[in-house]
Amino acid sequence: MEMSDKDRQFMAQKAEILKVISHPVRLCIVNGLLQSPRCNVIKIQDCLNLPQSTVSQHLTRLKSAGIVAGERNGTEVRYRVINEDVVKIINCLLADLNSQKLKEAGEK
Amino acid sequence: MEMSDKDRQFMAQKAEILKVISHPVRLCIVNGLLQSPRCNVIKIQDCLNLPQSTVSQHLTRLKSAGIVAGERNGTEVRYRVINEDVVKIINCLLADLNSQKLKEAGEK
DNA sequence: TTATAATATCCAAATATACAAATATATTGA
DNA sequence: TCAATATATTTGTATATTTGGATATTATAA
Repeated sequence: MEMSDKDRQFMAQKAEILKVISHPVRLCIVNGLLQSPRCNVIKIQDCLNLPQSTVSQHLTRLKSAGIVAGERNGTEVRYRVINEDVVKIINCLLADLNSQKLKEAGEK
Repeated sequence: MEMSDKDRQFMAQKAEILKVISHPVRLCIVNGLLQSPRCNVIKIQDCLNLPQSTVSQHLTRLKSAGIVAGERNGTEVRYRVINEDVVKIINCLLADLNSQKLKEAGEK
């Protein structure tokens, strides 16, 4: 049984979302934004220790895929995750990591 | 707050899994294997309508990432999904598509 | 042993991606 | 208006990925 064009297109869209979050830096950005929403770019840079242009380019990629959205506040732009599929994926993929981090933070 | 090397490594591993399933053909293969387990390569080829070498190479990629495993049965090899993260991701990403397909099948 | 079927591997060409330095833009405050 | 800050875009280079034809391998059956 062949796949329909519609199904193929649906799969291609979902694959595109996966592709965009499948880069280590972008995965970190998205997870970071879910843990502490409305970060600005500088905070993200500090966290990842990467050149500004590199971070900005990854954010642009995430933005144009409809995964994050930015909101200007004066000179800074704060980002947040706006894609529900991505929220779900991060939750099941990184649940262990994040709950462990929470526990560690509580112990201090 | 900087990330630890261990966290970075963890993220890189998860990102790698995402990258491998983020190709439309590979996403179709994995979803197909979850819907009808133990397909052989020919069935997958027919379903996707692609040259044999292309399908085989995608399967190799999935295999070496630990996402699927193949079992020989005579001349044919049957594949199945062996990665739990991937099962979870497909379930939340493609739940709509698959449940709709089930409904359609029931109506015929 | 030979023919056939199913699958895997090799290869080259086309295409896409990642990176960071340099530069541009936008916003605010002096 | 000018300087400073935060962010975005451009650009060149290096690297990785995808593709499918050709070829190799593996297993079975005659």
